[in-house]
Amino acid sequence: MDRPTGTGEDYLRLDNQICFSLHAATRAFNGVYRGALKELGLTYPQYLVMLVLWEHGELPVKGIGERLKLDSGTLSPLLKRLEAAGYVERRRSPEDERSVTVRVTEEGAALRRKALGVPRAIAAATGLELEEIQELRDRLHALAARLDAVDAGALGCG
Amino acid sequence: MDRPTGTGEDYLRLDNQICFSLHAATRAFNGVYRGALKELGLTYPQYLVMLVLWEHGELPVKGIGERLKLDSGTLSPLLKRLEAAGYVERRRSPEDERSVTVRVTEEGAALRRKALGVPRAIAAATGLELEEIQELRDRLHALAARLDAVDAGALGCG
DNA sequence: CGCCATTAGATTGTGCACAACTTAATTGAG
DNA sequence: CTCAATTAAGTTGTGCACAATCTAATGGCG
Repeated sequence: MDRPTGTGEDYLRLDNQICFSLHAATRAFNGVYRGALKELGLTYPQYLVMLVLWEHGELPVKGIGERLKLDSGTLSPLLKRLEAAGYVERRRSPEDERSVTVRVTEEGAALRRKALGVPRAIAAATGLELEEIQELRDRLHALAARLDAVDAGALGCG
Repeated sequence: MDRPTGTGEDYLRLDNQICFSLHAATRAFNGVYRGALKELGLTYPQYLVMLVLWEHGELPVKGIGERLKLDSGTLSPLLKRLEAAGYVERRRSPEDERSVTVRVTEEGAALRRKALGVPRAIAAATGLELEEIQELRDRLHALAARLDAVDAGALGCG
């Protein structure tokens, strides 16, 4: 192999690790959630949507998208599946016919009670103390914010 | 709203944050990589596959899957696309006709040289020092390992 | 040798992420 | 008021992740 130069090879190795670790951690989380959410009949992204809806009661599609950073191309079919499952209702807003309001149904509210046990199981699965989880969360949040800014703003230098 | 009990509500909020932060950070990374890899004609998962192939020269599909924790359902079509792009070759192993060996082509090797600049750009985009990146990577690695173990082993207590 | 369990890949089907485009409603400038 | 720009959802197409299933090759055992 070429001798590491400090300009390419070792950076490449390092980057490999951080991005792959993130990728792997996300998929590992997905796997654990998949098991925990199976009996609720939710996928992990559906669970995220239900979390914001449980918190806010009802939101326009756009509002859900802003909170989860997802666009209509992802949300429209996902919400249809949640509606088909009976957990949410969608209806055009009377004030603005362009907007669709998503509301938790009674069945969706009942699901919330069943979901209350999930987070504790997940937290236990991580094997981390609350403080560690919080710290990691804060770092990831800051990292995502930074990356989003760079992505949108086309790379400010340093 | 129900008063937080310490058993459900606040855990739920916390878990929301950690899992969502991870989710959001991964997608933010994907977005930045998407931009950086566009001129190479690679997606981010394709880039990961090329990284392990650049490192090992040639590997069976199974070997790639072990390193990236991906199964044939994901890798088969992805490798076909990489082959169609001319970056890899696939051929049945003569010793074991069940196995398919994936090898980097000359064009794939040339791509590597073009890819050398990518990691530095990504590292810069994170706005983190190398030490911070390493620490975060280690934590995520440990977290993923823990979650994978729990997932496979169906939840040991504690 | 003949047969079955195992193994490696490929295939199929579902769901998510995202880009690009379409449709319909709303807003705003002239 | 009229028409162009904007906005909110939805639709389409590509690619990844993963479960389930299938095919073909291998290996082990009687």
